[in-house]
Amino acid sequence: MNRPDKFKLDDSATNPADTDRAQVQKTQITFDAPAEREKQPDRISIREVAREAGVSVATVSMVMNNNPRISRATHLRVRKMIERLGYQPNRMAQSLSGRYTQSLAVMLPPLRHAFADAYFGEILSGIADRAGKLGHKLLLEQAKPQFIREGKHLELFERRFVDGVLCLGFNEKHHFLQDFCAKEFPAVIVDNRLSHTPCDFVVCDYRLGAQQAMNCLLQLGHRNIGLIYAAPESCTAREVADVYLTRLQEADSPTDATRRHDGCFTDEGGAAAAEQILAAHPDTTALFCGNDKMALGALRYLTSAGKRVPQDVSVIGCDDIQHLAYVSPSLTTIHLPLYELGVLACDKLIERIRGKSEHIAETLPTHLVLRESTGIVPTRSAESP
Amino acid sequence: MNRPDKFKLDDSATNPADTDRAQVQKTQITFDAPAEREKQPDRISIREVAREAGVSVATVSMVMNNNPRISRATHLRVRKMIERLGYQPNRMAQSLSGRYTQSLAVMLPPLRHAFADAYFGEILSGIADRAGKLGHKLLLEQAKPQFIREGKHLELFERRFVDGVLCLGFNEKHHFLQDFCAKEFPAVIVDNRLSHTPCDFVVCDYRLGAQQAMNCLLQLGHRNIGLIYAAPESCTAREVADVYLTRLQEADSPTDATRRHDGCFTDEGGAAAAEQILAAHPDTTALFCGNDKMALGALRYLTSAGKRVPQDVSVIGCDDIQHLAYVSPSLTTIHLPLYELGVLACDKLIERIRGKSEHIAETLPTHLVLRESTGIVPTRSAESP
DNA sequence: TTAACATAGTTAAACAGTTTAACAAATCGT
DNA sequence: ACGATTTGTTAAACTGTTTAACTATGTTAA
Repeated sequence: MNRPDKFKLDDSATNPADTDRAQVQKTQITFDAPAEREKQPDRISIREVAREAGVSVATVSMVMNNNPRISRATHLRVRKMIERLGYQPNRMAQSLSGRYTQSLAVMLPPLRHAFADAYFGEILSGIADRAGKLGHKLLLEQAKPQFIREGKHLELFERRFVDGVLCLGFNEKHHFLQDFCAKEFPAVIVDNRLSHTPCDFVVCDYRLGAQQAMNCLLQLGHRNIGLIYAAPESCTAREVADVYLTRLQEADSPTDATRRHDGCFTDEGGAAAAEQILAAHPDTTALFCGNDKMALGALRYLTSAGKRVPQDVSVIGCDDIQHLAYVSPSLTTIHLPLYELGVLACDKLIERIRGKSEHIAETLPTHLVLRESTGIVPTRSAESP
Repeated sequence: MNRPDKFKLDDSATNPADTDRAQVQKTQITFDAPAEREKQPDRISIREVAREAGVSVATVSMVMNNNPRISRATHLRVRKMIERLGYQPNRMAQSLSGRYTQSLAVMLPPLRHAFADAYFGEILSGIADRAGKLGHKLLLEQAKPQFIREGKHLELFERRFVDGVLCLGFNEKHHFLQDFCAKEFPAVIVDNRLSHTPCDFVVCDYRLGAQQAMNCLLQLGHRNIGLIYAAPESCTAREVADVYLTRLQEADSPTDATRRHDGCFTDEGGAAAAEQILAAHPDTTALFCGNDKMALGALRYLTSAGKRVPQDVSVIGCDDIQHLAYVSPSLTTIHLPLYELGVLACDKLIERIRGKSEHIAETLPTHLVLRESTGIVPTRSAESP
């Protein structure tokens, strides 16, 4: 059948006027272009194979699935025919019949450049590799406000698009995450954790990462350390801030609130935050940044403000984005195992889908990558030019 | 049914030993954990709706699809029941029964950081927005060698995973593109064109872009212009090189082969290429780079080599990657309408899927974005310090 | 010898929709 | 008042695969 705008109808169905117009169109088309069902003779189904091999469709199905109920002889005979006809099972039919769709959704936040982000990209690489290896397809979704408002994130399960979803770049503020939890749909939050909901998650050890960063700076003699954070509502950001404050207190160092600033995870935000912190506290000798992009921004601001890195101010980032190893000065940073996190998230999600019921809560360790943007604290004499 | 490693079997079926071991496992599991089919009472189907509304399933289906054969009264009554029961059609059943899956695949090249690339990200944004609006889901695939070797790109169609595929970042060298063409599977090559195969494509007007870049440089007085290109086998790269050479010849300017160099689309490649060109031709006053990443690399090399940009050497890029507006000096570049290209590719692909048969060959115009990395050619006196 | 048991395969009923031929009822023209 | 047309609805036949239940055939064990 020729039904050219059927799915368009579905989309605009909320608007009655639209619907009516479309209905008229459809009627006309039905009259103008009479049904011309083109049989695709090339697409062969399990029935063809069964007929040609002289067995029942059930037997062919069992051969496809290596069911031991089928004798070696029959198995081979049917396999040969499958080969010859080039038969490949229709995945839609398999999914309809079976319990699983063998696909997962990846949800990204509604940022303008979510698909071009090195952080997401690295996690996604891990997910894609693993999912591919385990025979799962990947659906890409962006959690735009309208998408959530219309409940499309739940539709993903309710209409059986996917078996599970991986959520990247979300935090407590994103209430839709709880919907998955409430309906017991398999979902894993990647690189964050929700404090009041028992959602499944895999996360980098941000507490450890912050310790490593602070260790590094304190050992180099820094005491006046600024913090450029982002998404303060998220658990991981709170942990970083917590470690930052604790370590400063232990070192009898200043912890004024004006020494920390939100950098919104962006380059420009990082630059602006650095400016604010340096303006309020010219004695700052080191900046600890919540991600590499903000660190890059800070670096840019410092350079443009005539401060030398690391001679005047040290900068340490977090993420270990590939190409920041090559900027000048190259960035000291906390390496997050993002690829591995993606792999792990995928593994755990699939386990959960297959029926494992334990709560997923995995943490992966970070490590320090020492490069050029950090150095020993400037001596007091050199401090006032 | 509990069939935990069924799909694992599928994967490893090529290895007989593996298969045997798995068969044993499967048998054991079947015995150990007897079938425990949990009925999901919440999931309601079209049949429930029909029963509750006192009509046939056909009527409900027709209501869902706004078929005008159904009277206003029945339509409303059934809609109400659909609403009340929260019925949502199972997409797998729809796809099996209908002609379309309402999903598209996006194929990316097998680069390590394909998912984190600003160029792909921008196109992908356009695709995702458009596909979402038209009710299509997006499958993400990476064209790894093994993937192609196993024919998984054709499986995408043959097993009815998707209705069409969008190919990003490929060129003539990627022979699998022709497979789509040969089998008449709907596929659109995005931002490139194949010279000897009538594959569908949408592309930026690289010839125009190159004209704009060369105009800019020539008007600023530059005559000794280097070219950093990439993927010389691709049509678009050849067009750029062609325009570059033609314009230089018209201006009686040097066109030595050593004034152009492959930068592999990467930051580091761009830096290395710049170094090569400057070494061979210290008189070079401008570099035209095939993309922004290579331009950034060139910028970095020039700065590190003590050349000032744009006072000593001008640099012009191509792509107009967002955050390069903020580097210092900010990058003059050719803006490619990548988002719009994604939208267009999606539109055209869906038209093709719905039966339109004209060859797809669309070109979108580019424009110059003048920023700080280009300037007037240095005077001869200043040329030799 | 017969009941009990594997083995290897078949049948038919799911899965959840869409499509269409057929039919009944209402409207219309003569 | 009767046949023709229009309108609304339905039953049945698809889509392609899986699987529970069943059958036929040969082996053993009592």
